[in-house]
Amino acid sequence: MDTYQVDDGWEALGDRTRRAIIECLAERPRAVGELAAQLPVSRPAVSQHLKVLKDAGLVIEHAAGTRRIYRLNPAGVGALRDQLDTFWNRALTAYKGVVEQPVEERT
Amino acid sequence: MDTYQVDDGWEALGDRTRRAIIECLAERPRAVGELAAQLPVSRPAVSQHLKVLKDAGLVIEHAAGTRRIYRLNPAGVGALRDQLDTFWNRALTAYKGVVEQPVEERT
DNA sequence: ACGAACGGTAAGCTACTCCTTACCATCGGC
DNA sequence: GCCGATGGTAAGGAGTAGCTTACCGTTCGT
Repeated sequence: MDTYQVDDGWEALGDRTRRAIIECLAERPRAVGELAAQLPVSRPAVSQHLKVLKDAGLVIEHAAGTRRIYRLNPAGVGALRDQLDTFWNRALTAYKGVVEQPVEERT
Repeated sequence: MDTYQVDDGWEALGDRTRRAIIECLAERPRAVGELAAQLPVSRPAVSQHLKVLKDAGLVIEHAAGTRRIYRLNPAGVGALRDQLDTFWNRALTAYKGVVEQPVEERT
């Protein structure tokens, strides 16, 4: 159940519309049409994005009558979180070694 | 010191080559040529990717002789981590709610 | 001061991503 | 059995992202 390609997860989140979908689903599970109603793209576009997100393991869908309810998949999101956590910790470690000079954060 | 567009961060990580760069930099800071030597793309390509990563606030560079050393920027990576954390927590919460209550409630 | 190392930028091409419209399949209510 | 609602899929096109080669500026060593 972890077997998702984490890479796919990152690529899935690389798209702005898909991130918007993720944010919507973070609030609560929703049907496809409901998502499309709140996004600036057509319903088929949402369908396509949902397919990508599902393949990446970031969302789960289940049928409910004629509708399909999508919601976030904690496992998938958690996998990305863990990987980012690793980068973050290593960055902090490396940062410590160089702290002696006042880094100009931006530009 | 933050004020990075988090969206830019996600889009930056959406590319496979850039993620490879991030992974390299997570190990230790490196120069441009050094990165290019370990990647399947040319040095100019690496330069372009580094520019994107820098604009997104994910890496910091400083000159060292004729070389430019790049390293991860904990602040930028941390910002993404926080946002992903939020999604993750909400996903867990929503998951709980669904398990306890039938989903028919809200559409 | 000259040459070599290092790296950023310009220009151009290929390929892919994302969107739209049109169509079809499925489910539920009457 | 029909009809409306819902949503997945196909086909096609516009825009852009990423790579390469070529070129130029800067810095260090001698």
